[in-house]
Amino acid sequence: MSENIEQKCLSKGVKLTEQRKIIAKIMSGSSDHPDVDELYNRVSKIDSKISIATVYRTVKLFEESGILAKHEFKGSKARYEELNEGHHDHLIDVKSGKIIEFVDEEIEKLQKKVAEKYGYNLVDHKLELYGVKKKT
Amino acid sequence: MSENIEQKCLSKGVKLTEQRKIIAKIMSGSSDHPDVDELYNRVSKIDSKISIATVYRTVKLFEESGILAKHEFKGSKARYEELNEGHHDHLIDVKSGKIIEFVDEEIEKLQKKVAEKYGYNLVDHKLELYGVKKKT
DNA sequence: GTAGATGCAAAGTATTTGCGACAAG
DNA sequence: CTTGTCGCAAATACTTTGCATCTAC
Repeated sequence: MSENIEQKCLSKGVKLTEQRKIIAKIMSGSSDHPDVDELYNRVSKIDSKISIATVYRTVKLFEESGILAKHEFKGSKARYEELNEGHHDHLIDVKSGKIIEFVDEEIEKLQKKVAEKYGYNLVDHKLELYGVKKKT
Repeated sequence: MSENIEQKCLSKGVKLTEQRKIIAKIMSGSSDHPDVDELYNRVSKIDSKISIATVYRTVKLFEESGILAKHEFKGSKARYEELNEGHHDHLIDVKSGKIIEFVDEEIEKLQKKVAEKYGYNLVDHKLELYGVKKKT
């Protein structure tokens, strides 16, 4: 079982404020990669005094601490998700915006190989597939 | 030999103004994926009266016409490149911002396979590798 | 107690748009 | 001619920041 966000904050020395706890809880309970506005909406329902500036500051802090991942999918605002051990990539339904997470070890290996081929060590990568649902 | 941007405009019914010709020429001569500001700088040297609004309007129009590709690499502004037949992906040097274009048929095939696996037809995809140069 | 966090509103970026003048087809 | 484009400046969208106050540790 992996650490939750609050535990990660503690182990990384990130001060745990009331606002951060709320944001952490919302993100842990969201599997739909919300953008900042949406996150702010959800957070406001729990504490309406929280400001959007705090939400921006917090997602940035969490991202820099390796707690959240930021995604900038084609033509939309930045969206966030909780980061856990298992790395995965995204398949985006272009009609509905729905996101499917997937892992493909073979692609991962090939990416590394490509980087090596050009004399680079792969430090990060981004793979997004955009698709339309097949009629069955 | 593939069509140049001006020819593409004609065949797509895009009106060829003086400004668009200049922007087309600059993009054709740029292999470094400039952002709008940089493109505006280069364009201004040829015609200093051209406005940045026109540059924005033109890259958007060209993108929608399939003449240019827009890239939003991690944490930087949108950058553009001329679109030609050969599809390719990008390896970004995180230190210098330099971009290396590459093609890997095997990865392409696997991407399609992944989409199929989830019941989707792949309509687009984005693969970006971020690397640091290896010391030799 | 103190360093760091928050809320607010103001400032920054990047990009888009309304409008009257102008140019391409 | 007429429709679409241009330049300009104002508007928008998203994100960051200065500052006084407050809070976690």
